[in-house]
Amino acid sequence: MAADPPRDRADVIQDAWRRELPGVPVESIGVITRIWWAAKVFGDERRRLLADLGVDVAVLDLLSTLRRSGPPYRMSPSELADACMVTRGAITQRVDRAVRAGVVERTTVGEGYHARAVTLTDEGNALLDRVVADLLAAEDRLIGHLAPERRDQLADLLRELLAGFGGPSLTGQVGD
Amino acid sequence: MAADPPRDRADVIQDAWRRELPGVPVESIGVITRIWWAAKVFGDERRRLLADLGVDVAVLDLLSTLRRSGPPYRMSPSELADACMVTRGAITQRVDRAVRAGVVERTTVGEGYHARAVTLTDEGNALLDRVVADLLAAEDRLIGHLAPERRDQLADLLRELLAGFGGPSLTGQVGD
DNA sequence: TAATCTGAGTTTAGATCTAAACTGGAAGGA
DNA sequence: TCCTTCCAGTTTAGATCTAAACTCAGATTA
Repeated sequence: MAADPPRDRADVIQDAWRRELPGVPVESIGVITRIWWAAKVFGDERRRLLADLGVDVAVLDLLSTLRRSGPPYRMSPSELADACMVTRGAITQRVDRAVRAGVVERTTVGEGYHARAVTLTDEGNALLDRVVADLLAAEDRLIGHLAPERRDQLADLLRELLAGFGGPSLTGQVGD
Repeated sequence: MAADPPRDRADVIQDAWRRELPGVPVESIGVITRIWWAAKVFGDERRRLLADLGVDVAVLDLLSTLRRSGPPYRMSPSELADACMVTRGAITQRVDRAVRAGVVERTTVGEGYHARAVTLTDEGNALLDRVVADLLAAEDRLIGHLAPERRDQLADLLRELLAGFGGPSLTGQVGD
């Protein structure tokens, strides 16, 4: 077995609640609080890096989602909302910004009112080519202190955790 | 060894980027994207539960931080900003709301301009007694599908992950 | 055909955050 | 003493989100 890891702030928070609210189960803090912290670190880091490159995180999320869908890099606003896990209203606003930036176009698929779609422009694709590789490399470095084996263990445990939520709410993501 | 877990959406995203950007390291997605998703699930769940109880998440974060500091449940705005990991400006606004709700008071420690502090009122303490136990119980259920041993493994890996960030930025948290 | 329903997308109001400007007392030096 | 610097806290402007209201075309039903 590995040596006991040094205690961290989450352990302190657990102890504080044990003291303030005796009898209440505090074990979830060890997982949930740490996940929040990690998410905040990743988010701050990504925002900082993209700000240096002059890119808006939310718009990059939109572009990435389109790109990952593969050619012809086109999705409806509703699909984007599901995949990005934000409301349709938020997608409307993101698309507005992205259109102003010239990285997507509002297009149609077939005929009629309900045929609206959003398509990546060549500039959008070029932006992704420029930015995503750097982003992934930076994030790889960010977790580089974890041995590959530990990283895999962590990924597997997180997959198990998420699978248990099972929600159809998890239809897509902010993810890369 | 355990059987291969079923592939999830993060695996799909990894594959999509492997296809769209060959040669770019995509392994970090397995950790980072899943942590974001989990954080979003926890955050949404907490917001929903607290909304039902008529409580503002950000203000509860403030109150919790004060409570965990132990008697006399008093901290300066700067300490709160560090502990809650938001800017001082955000703390000013949170305290404004909390004062309006009657759950904290602006007090002073000793004399002078720089002696400003924020203190939990009896109502604030009572609110925490009412709410936090329910919250922790709900969050315990939320990750209840993970066996205790797996949960400990996850907590340990997350501690290791966070320890590697090492930042003084991690002075406190949103946490419970 | 006409009225109504449905559902996607947009708009709007309001919440909350950050970053940067501002405020005002405290501390230090001439 | 007076001036300057410093620093905590507040204020403000702007960004982005959500929730709910709204819009509009297609589908359904009589």
